[in-house]
This record gives sequence, C-alpha cells and structure tokens, in this order.
Amino acid sequence: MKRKVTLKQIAKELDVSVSTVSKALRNSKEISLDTRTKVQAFAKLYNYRPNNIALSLKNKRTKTIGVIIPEIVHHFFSKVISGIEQEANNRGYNVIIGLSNESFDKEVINIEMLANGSIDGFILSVAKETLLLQDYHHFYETINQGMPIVMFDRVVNEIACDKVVVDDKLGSKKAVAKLIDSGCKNIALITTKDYVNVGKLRTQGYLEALEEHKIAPKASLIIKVGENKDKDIEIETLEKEISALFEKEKDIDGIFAVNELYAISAMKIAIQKGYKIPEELSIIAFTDGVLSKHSIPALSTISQHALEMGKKSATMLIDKLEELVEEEKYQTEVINTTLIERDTTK
Amino acid sequence: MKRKVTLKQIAKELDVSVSTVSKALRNSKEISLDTRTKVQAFAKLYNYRPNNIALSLKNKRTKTIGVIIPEIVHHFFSKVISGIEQEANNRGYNVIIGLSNESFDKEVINIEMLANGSIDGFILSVAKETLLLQDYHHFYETINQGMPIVMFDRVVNEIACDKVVVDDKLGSKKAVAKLIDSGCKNIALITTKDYVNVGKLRTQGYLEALEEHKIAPKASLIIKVGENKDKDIEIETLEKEISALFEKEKDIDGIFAVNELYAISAMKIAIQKGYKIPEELSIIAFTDGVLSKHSIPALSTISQHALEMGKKSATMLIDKLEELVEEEKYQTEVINTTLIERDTTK
DNA sequence: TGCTTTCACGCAAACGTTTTCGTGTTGAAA
DNA sequence: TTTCAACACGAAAACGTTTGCGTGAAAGCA
Repeated sequence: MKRKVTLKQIAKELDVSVSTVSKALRNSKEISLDTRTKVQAFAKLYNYRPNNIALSLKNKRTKTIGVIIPEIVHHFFSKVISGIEQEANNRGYNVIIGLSNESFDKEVINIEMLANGSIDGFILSVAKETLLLQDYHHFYETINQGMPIVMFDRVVNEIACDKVVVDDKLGSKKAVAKLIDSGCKNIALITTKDYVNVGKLRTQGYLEALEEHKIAPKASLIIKVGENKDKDIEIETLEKEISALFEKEKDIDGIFAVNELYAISAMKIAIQKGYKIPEELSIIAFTDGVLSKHSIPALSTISQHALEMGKKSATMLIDKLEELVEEEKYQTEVINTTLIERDTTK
Repeated sequence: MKRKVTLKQIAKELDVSVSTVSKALRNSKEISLDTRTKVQAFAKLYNYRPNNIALSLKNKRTKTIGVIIPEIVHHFFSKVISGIEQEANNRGYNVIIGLSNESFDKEVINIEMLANGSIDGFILSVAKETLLLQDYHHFYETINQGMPIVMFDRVVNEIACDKVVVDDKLGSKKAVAKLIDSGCKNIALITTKDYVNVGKLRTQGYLEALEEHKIAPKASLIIKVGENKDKDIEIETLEKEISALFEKEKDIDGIFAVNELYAISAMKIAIQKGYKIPEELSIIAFTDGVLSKHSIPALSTISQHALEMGKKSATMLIDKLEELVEEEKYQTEVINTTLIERDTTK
C-alpha cells in the first residue's frame, strides 16, 4: 500500500528542494525545463495530489460550504441540497452537511463544529425549536466572526444576512384563488402553528385570498397542526381532526394544505368518506414533492422550486465568499412559486 | 467584527508564548495555576476555538467522513445519510456529501476531490454508470492510498473492502412468497436491467420463490425497465409497458416491483383499469419509503432498514479509522429485510 | 556558599503547502 | 579581466496547532 506522496518525498527522491518541486509542478519558468519535466513525470507516476488540508490552512479558505437543515429525509430539503451541490461543485466547492433534526441544541452544536475552520460559510434553514425559543445567539456569533450565512426558506428576518425565500403569502393566495375560481365556496385550511413563519405566511395568504373574493373566513374551517416529534402520531392526530372536520362541516368543497403530507392525509380521509375528487372536493398543497406527483389522484400543488432555491443560495454565498459582492450588503431573494395543476383541481 | 482569535493572538495579548497558551488551555500542570486561569478566562472571553484545519493537518486526520451517493432526492439514500450522520455525530465525526448523479465521471471527480486530505474515509453506493462500465480504478486507487471504503447497497463484490448490503434475494423471495401464499397465481415482476446488481438479485429472488412453489415463470410477465436520465420519461415509458402488460395478460393477480416508484406506477394503471386492490390484484414493492407509506391505498413493501444501513456503515468505517478492528480484515454485513404489510396485500 | 531540585515557561519541530527573497553559477558585455 | 544580468535553484516564513525538550530562576539542602 503506497501512502499519499508529498512534495517533500518527491523532493528527496529527486534530490531537489521542496520549493523547486512546488514551482516545477506549477510550471514556473523559474525552474529549468529539464527539472520541470522530470518533476512532473515523477509526480504523475506517483499520482501526486496536493493535500487539501494544507492548502486550506495556507489559503485560509477551505472551498467548502456548510449546510445545516432540519431534516434530510424530506423532498424539499433534499432537493435544495441537490441544487446547492450542483452550483457548489460547478464553482469548485464541496458541501458538508449537518442535520439539526429540528432541535436547537443540535443546530448549535453543528454550527460550532463547522465554524472552526472547516468551512467558509453557511447555508441553512432554521430549526423549528430555534424559531420557537427565538434564541439566535449562534447565528450572531457566526456572523460576527466574519463567516457569511445564507438562510433559506425558514429565515429569521431580524438577522442581517442574505436570504432566499419563497413568497409564501402570494403562493398561498394563488392556490386559494384557484380554488375559488374553480367554484369552491367552503375552503378548509390545514396549516401549522403560527410560530413557524412559513406556516403563518401561508395562513395569511389564505385569509387574504378569501377577503379579496369577499368570502368570510370561518375559524371552524381551519386546522392548526401541533408539532410532535413522532411524525406518525402527528399525522394520526391530524387525520382524526380532519375526519371530525368533515363530519362537522358538510359543505367543504376545497382544501388548502400548507404541505404535501397534510394534503395527502386530507385526501385519504376524503376518499374514505366517499368524496369524488376533484368533482366534489378540490385539494391543493403548498410544496411540490414526490408524494404529490405520484399520489393517486396526483395532487395539484404550489411548487417552491427547491432546486432553484438551492442554486440561488449557493450562488449568493459563493459570490460573497469570492467578494464579487459587497460584504455588508445583504439581499433577500424571492423565488417565484408556480401552481402545478394535476388531478385534484378542476 | 471580531475575527477568529488564535493562540498566537492570545499569547501576544497576555505576553506569554504560544506553547504556554496551548498548555494552559489543556490544563497542563506544567503551567502555573495563575497563568492557567488567566489564559482560560481570556480564551473564554474571546470565545476561542481551536482551528479544525490546523488540527487536521497536525493530527493527519480530519474526523470527517465522505459519503458519495448516486442521488439525494430519494427516500432510501437520504435515510441512509440520516443514519450515517447520527452515528458519525455521536462519535464526533462530520459528514461531507458528494453526489454522483449516477454518473461515472462525477463519481471519479468527487472521490478525487475528497480523497486529498479532506476526509478520513468513504461510505458510498456505486453509480449505475460505473456498474455498467465496470471501471473501478478510482476505488482501487483510493484503497491503495490507505483510505478505507465502506460500500453499501450497490456494492462491487470483487473489491476488497467493507460492505453493508441487504439480502436482496431473500427479501424478494419473502415478498413473492407472501403473494403466492395469499393466493396469487400470476405474479408479474417489474425490475431493472441486469447490470444493476440489486435488480438482478431481486429478480433471482422472484424466480426462486416461484420455483419453490412449483410455479413456472413466464417471461411475458416480466418487465425490465431501461434507464433514462429523465426519470419522467422513464416512468412514462414504464406505464405504457405496464398498460400493455395488463392488456395482454388478463389474469395477472399479483405484482412485485423492485422499487416503490415502479410499484406505484403499476398501481396507478391498475386503478385506472378498474382492478380492485388488493382483492383482485396484490402489489408489493421492494424498498420502503414515503410513497408507499402515504399512497392510497398504502403499499405493502419490503423494508431495507435504510437508517440501520447508514448507522452500520458509519460504525464499520469509524471502527476501522480508529483501529478498533484489523485493517486488512473486510466484512460484509447483511441487513435484514422486513415485510411491511399495508393495504395492497391480503 | 555551592549544589541539586523543582517550577514555570519558551523554543523549535512537525504537519504540507506556496511564495518571497536571497545566492551561487554562468555567460556575455565592457 | 572586471562587472553584471540572467538563470536555476534553495532557504525560510507563513498558516494554527501540539508537544518534547531545554533553561533560567527560585528554593531547598548540606
């Protein structure tokens, strides 16, 4: 087993100095053609590759981006990662991943682990617990140490950093307007509690759409889902609530859910109860993912263009890292949403 | 903005040497209690954290694991990553991700990028194109340089390294046996082309199960799906084939698909054609994911325990890295499969 | 006083690079 | 023959750590 070969070893072998080897490999004309070709041949033979760690230390940059997301087993987040990775790789950067599992502590630990030189900057989406606790010291500290952060989707407005968000309110309005336009009169909303800002915004969009169409909102048509660490239990509870909702509100003809899973759960109950979709009941979900695409019937959704979000986030971060953009100038990029009409809308 | 503080800066500020600071921080009794407390207080105040890169260079280990997978927007792979990340974090390791997108070139590039000091070892699942080309030089080179590799799921048998696999053949047999036991007589198989080894093994399991139950296999009941870079087109093509299959073979009463998506596609066509599931047609998919869990009706599947695969892979790699296990001793861990009965089987 | 410990700290090397600044040799111009 | 530029290369510093070893001063002992 031949271990990794270093400049020093090549130098010793060829009886020249380390600096000569380094220069020869970079084709410096300071070195004679003779020596250059000799060194290069030797390096090729032994498959020499400069040690990234040493380069990082010297250059004070790692060419690595740290990404921290709440969970990875999730279509939206994995798609964003995919986008980040594409853009990062194109620009010669690596991506290192940390998962917070929606936990404040894990988010802090991950940030601290990575912030000590391992990476050049962060792209992250804030954990729900952090949002709930409203403790953002780890973000401030990171930024203070001169490490740029780009937040996407779940952002904290009061923090001065670049952000990539979806126009949640407008997206929701689009969805609800579509439902109304297609004839729905009693549209239920399945959303999260208000401390999740995207949930809150989507709720606002729902309300505004109703208002603009002169429809009075009814509190009894709104379900705000409580968090549960165990997703299965969360969904089970939700399904009971939905079931109760259908019993109580017999004239529901439209459902808008703030994510796929809530929508699918609603659809499942609706199908059980014999609703014809979309004739008697239309459904639209925020967030487009595999579930929507492959459900039967296929769900109409608001696509957030997760891939684009990822790419855009990476672009903004790398631009800042490479100083193509002013350091203290923070931007918030809004990604458009698109209504994807499938089989649950008329 | 206060930049990251280093030992040197602390040393200068406190008018001692760098080594004194270093020792003081590690609470060496070589340093007087006075100085120790003073240094520690100062370090705390300025939030000193040792630079990971410098430590990596010095210790010749990065405490980082490189993971290369074909795609991340995929329930199985993201679940495996989740498992790897859990175990790695527990043991104080970071995880850095590379995506091959099933491409040989990207796989090679990713490995080369990471192998030059950025990480201590690899966990990977081989790209389909690599499997097709059968060019494994990048794996051999990596191993030769003393960097351990753990392959999971899509492995190359001839390479000497640790492996974590699922008993694909046995899993398939379980599934097909279940179909037969519940009364199915004409079971169709939807699988991949044979160069994908897991597909091949699952096909074998299907055939063996039939054989053991004295059922003669019929080639006309088997669909081998061709790859297409564009997944949508691949699925569209598949759906046409499935549709044709139903037309030609009227007495199909069971379907075994080697992954969720193929199964869902089949179910979609079957529902369109009016089959009652599971009464007239049973379906089982290999690979358990969100789609299966939330489809309507919910798909019965063979679970591969992706999380466990991830954890096990990480355990094996880290054990090797920390020399808790002999270097030249390679193991192949087989993860059990479980039949998860949901609503598409009787 | 002279010797030996002990204490408390600094020096320097090492990890693998890149790069600036010498420096010795050669050949040519004066 | 002297002077000087060009050439080809080496030494050393720097990035931020850790650690073995050396050392000056104080203190203890005879």
